[in-house]
Amino acid sequence: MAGTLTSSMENYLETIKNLETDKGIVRVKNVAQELKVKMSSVSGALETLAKEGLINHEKYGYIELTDEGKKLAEAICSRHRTLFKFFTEVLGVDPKTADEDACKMEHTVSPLVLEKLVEFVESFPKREKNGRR
Amino acid sequence: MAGTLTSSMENYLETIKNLETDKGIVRVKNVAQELKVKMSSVSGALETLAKEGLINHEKYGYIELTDEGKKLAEAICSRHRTLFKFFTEVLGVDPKTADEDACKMEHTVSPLVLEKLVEFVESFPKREKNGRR
DNA sequence: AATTTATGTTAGGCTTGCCTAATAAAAATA
DNA sequence: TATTTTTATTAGGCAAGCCTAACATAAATT
Repeated sequence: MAGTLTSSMENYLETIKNLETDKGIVRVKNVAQELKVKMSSVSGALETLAKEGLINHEKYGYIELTDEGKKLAEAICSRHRTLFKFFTEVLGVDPKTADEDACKMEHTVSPLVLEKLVEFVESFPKREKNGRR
Repeated sequence: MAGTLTSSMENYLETIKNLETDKGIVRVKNVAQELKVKMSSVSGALETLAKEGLINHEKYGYIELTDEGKKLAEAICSRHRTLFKFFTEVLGVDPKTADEDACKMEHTVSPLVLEKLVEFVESFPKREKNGRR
């Protein structure tokens, strides 16, 4: 049911997933704080995500991911983690910058590049971690 | 004079630069074809770029980059090349996909990640190129 | 030179995604 | 319970960036 999501909608979905993991319960206010947008913007986005069948949300109620929403959110988070890992472990970038860059690129990286990146990161000797210079 | 450009404007600037290199002369039609947008969209974009002092463009005339426009365009192209090189030479991705991904990520990659990526690509053994498996 | 064709611009419309302000509902507190 | 505070929604506005359609200019052809 979900057509292709915009970067913005992917961000909302990802944020909802992370909040669900962290706090159990997700409210409009939390999403707004996390994404640094106003609550009214969140309300609008939730409508879109609900229409796409990715979340359940009753007026004034909590926000929950549907099964499809969870799957999609997990895919986005996975892209994020891969990029983050590459930036930190391979390139040696600081976590903050790595997170910021991952946050932006996670929406555009192609499946193929992502796949190759996963392979590459997995096989890369983790110098910092295992003590070899 | 140039505030921060949107991804869209960066794409226009980059395209103008590439056309200038390839064909010498740049016209609205060429930019439109290259970016797969309508000429009217190009006209609008040129107005923005001209206001930012990045191009010179008289009505119905050719399009030329200013010195500042050239510098900015070169920076964007450089980001593109670095990403492309990484995707093809390090990850072994096909040129088409590499170019597409570079096209999207060139607008969001941070200076720090870019710098590290340059170092990394430079030092990476070019197996395909030098004949080592 | 007059006409046709190609190229470019302008006007106006649509979508996305943000905002503020006003309103509504829910939760907390007196 | 009545009132205040917090949270959420709705309405309406704005900018970016695309589009189509109508118009204008330039270039090519007859």
